[in-house]
Amino acid sequence: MNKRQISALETKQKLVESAILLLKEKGFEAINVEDITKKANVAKGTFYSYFKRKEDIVNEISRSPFRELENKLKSMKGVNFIERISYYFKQFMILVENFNINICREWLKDAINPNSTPDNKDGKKWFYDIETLENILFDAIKNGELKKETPVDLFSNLLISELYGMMLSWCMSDGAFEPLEWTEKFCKTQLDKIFEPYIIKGS
Amino acid sequence: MNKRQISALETKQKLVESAILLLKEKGFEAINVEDITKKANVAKGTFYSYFKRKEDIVNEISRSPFRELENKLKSMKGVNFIERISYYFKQFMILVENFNINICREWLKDAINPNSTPDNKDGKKWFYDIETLENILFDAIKNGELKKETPVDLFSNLLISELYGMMLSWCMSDGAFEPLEWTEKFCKTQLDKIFEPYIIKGS
Amino acid sequence: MNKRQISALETKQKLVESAILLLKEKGFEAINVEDITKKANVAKGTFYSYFKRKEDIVNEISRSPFRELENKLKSMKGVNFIERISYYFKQFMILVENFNINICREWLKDAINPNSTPDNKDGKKWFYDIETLENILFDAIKNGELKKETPVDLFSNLLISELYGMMLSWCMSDGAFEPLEWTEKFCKTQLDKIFEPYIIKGS
Amino acid sequence: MNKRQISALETKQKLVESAILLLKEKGFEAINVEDITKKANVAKGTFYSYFKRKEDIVNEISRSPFRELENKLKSMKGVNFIERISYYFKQFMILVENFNINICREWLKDAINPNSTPDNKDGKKWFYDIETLENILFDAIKNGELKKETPVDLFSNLLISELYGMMLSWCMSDGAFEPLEWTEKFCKTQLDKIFEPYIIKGS
DNA sequence: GATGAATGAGCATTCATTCAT
DNA sequence: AATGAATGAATGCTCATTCAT
Repeated sequence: MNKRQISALETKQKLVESAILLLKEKGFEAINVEDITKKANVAKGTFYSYFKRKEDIVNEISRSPFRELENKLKSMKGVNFIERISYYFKQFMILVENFNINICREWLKDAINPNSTPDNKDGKKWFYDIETLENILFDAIKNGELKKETPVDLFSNLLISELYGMMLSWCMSDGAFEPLEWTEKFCKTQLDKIFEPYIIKGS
Repeated sequence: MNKRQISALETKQKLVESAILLLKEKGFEAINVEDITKKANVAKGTFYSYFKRKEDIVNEISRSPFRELENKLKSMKGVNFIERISYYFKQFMILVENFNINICREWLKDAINPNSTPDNKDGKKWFYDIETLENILFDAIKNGELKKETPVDLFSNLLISELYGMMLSWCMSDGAFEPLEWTEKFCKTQLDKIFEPYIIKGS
Repeated sequence: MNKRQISALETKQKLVESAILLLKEKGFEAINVEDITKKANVAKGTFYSYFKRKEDIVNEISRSPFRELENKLKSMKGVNFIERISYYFKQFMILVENFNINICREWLKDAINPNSTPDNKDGKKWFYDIETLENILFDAIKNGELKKETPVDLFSNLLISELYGMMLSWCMSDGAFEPLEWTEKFCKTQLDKIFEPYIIKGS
Repeated sequence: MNKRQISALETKQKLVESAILLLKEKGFEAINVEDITKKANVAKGTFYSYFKRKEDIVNEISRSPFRELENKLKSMKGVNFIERISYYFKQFMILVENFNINICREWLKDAINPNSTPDNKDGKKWFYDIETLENILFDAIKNGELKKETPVDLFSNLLISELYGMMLSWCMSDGAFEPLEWTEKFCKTQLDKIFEPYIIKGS
């Protein structure tokens, strides 16, 4: 990477960081592109060198930390699937808590909205969240932990609904509890019960 | 009520009905005040004789049908609280399904948002939903069905989270399942388990 | 018409007049909606109470004086068609000269552009110009001045091309000659020759 | 020419060719500098090594093929001027048709516009077109084909108006006829009549 | 000569809300 | 109560052009 590419990366980083700060403070609707660029000390147009649309920066912000998590999960292929899901859920909630409630609200709004325009398909964070879970379950089937007839699709949706439901409660209560705690409790007490009929014993 | 008052009520009703139709079809963001007044065959300004802000009409729409439900529940004071809750949940979901998914999305967005403007305190539909549940539980304590130490607040929140979580799943799946069915199942299989430790046997 | 309607009409008139002044001075591309509203002493949004799009005001400006001309022509149904066309051409060019060269440039640009979007069909001034000529020719056929087999369509297009060609020359020369003069000469010396084969003698 | 100069020429050529393709497809307004450079596989900035402004490339495109035609005409000094003009008109229209209607529209728009920016004096394609015709007529006077008092200026303008009028009709009809055909007909039937009073018989 | 990151002016349009009638 | 004309803030996005490397 030459100097210019580094400097470009830095500019993008500045934009992302400014956007995170503003997003945490005010939420997506309440800020405009100029707010972001001003905070990043670049010109308005520069924003559009890095993001095609205003909303794209939220995707960037929302996705990249979770991509790391996805990678980490991939490296855990040998691990028992209940543990992997528990790990995912906990890490997910740690990220949620770190990101702060306003960004969480954006994710929820995005999830609530009807499926976006065709050229914006990769907007939905939760599509990727479901994918991550599906992968864990498929691995579990391959590894002989779960029966082949396990309804992967159904379970992925169910668990994601659980996650997002928890986020919804969090936002509704305006951050009154620790979602991480609830999540840990849920994982410990519910996860195995949910999968029970499909678990291959003695594996 | 004199003629003028009746005619005013009719105008308001026309506005509400027009708004429901449009809301079902397009959602709140996609319609404007003029759309509503045009459909209701009144002038734009007339809207502001009945609603202080555009969003107030959504509150009106969201609240009035549930008020009936609240009244009905009040008349069921003698009934077993599990049945009352079940009844509430089912009727709630019937209303949700009738209102259609777009209005449901508005309720969720409203629930997600941080407490609205100071002069709009009565906006949040779900505040009232919680209240309704709290009342049922308090009655149950009075009636000797539930122990005095029952954490009413916690349970109300929990159950409302369940309801709203179901609505969220419904919207995320873009209406792929019947929330009413799920609700009935939930009531039948879960409700008594949840309250079990606080139920006074033999009551 | 009540007071409010009159005042509304006045506002529209102010907008039109301001637009004409600016158009004459700078041309359409060089002015923006705010220029127009400022000159008319109204708010920017007021423009959109009267015109759906910025370009619509040009249509209004371009069409209304020609509508008068069309009406006048309708009242000349008994008159010999060569005279009617001559009259039309001359009046047309008088309007062109009065309007000034910059507005003329807009008409030409509009004519050059490929057929506009479907919801903008009535934009093209020259569609109406052709129609006017067609009507004159159809009348001439009805009146027995022209043979039934006269290719109305072809002639209308031809004559309009002549008119617009003249306007083009005028703009290219930056107003170096009097289009009205040329037009009169053209009408006197060419018109009858063009129609000669289709004229019913002795009519 | 050294390697560098050759490579530079090639780059320019790539830019011109890309621009022609895009212009044909979409027209000047609908494309931007980046479209051109991307198609030419060079960086955006490179464009400005060869053209001072975006519009300059249209001049380049418009002028160079006609320069060849001018040269060819110069080599025809001995030929009868009616034939030379006919030849010019036909070749002109062949180029017009080849270039396609969108580029033709640009020429017209350019011709319509008032004299461009001061530092863009050489922009107007039609200035050169008139010059070409003037040269033919001056040659004809020198050759004793036309009288000395022939109003060269007037005729040049007249004929160019004819050419551009034809182009205008073509664009207005959205390419509904063959301008070349019309031109040939015009040359055959009209040219000699137009010059008749100034032709020196027996030449 | 080539690059491509950065610039920042420029603008149409929407729409909730007000208020004089 | 009803009207509807007027308001004006608010904003995403494009793109020709520059210039440091």
